[in-house]
Amino acid sequence: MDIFSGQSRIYFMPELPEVETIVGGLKLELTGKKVKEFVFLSPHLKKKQPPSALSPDSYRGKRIKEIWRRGKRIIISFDSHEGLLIHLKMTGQLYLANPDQPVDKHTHARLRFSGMKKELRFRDIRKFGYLNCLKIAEIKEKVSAELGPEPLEIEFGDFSRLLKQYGKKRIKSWLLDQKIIAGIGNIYSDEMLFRAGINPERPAGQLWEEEARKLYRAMKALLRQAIKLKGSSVSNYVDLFGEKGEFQKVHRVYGKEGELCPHCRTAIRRKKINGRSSFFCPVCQPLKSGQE
DNA sequence: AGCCCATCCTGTCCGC
DNA sequence: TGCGGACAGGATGGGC
Repeated sequence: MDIFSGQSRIYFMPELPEVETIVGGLKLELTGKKVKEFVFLSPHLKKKQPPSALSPDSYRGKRIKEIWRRGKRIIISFDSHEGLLIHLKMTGQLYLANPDQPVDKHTHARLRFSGMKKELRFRDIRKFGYLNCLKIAEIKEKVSAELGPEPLEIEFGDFSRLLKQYGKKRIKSWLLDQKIIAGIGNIYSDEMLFRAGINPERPAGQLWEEEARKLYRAMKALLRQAIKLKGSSVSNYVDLFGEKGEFQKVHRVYGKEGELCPHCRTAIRRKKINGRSSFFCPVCQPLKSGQE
């Protein structure tokens, strides 16, 4: 498939459901595989390694033990102390390719495995992403220090407590803050606020109990639905980036400035909130909650 | 505490 | 047709 055909101005911007789908594919394909060769193809990834990083050479002969996701990050552990910590940011991609398929200037790493025809590649047009070679213990530490709870695991009591704790933040930036809750990006935050009928500029701590519950439910339902749609729409994980297939089914406001709200037919508005564009319906998501 | 702005980077789009 | 500038955004870090 051609994921770069430019039908949409929005590239990939993987958030929790996309990363979950990618990880699902990686698990199926790569668990137990032994590294034959691991090389950086451009200086970019090397520059992004922290001082404690391991050399890519030290992965040779090591077997992949586990692959999982935490927030938007992908973690790969090996049968020794090595690990890989990957963040795709906006335009990063992981995909399998035949080694004879040419690499372009945006492909920054390749990973070959014994007895496996295809190789894993890391590609990233805007170079915001990273693939760090670190001890798995260090990755686990880093990730738990930097990320809040998983939105699909958090219970309402904790969700509610966090709303109060960071209550002065506007709810949109509250949702985007990975230290508060991990894995939600600009698209899904707008979509869940729309579903919950909450204006993105409302202070987090000022949501009424009923609104907090609505948001909590919308968050879980939307993320689960997105994961399910992605999981069912792809047979091969190479397909899983971008805006193809079922993804649009969960897209109601994001990127739809000027289009009509599916509930009330008012024009969807776009506004910068904390430097991020936010899309919302001014009628279904009023700035005043209607209870004051 | 939380907002604002700049930074990183490249491709795309708009106006002249 | 071509060029320059604005824009997009996840995360971080400095200033207020």
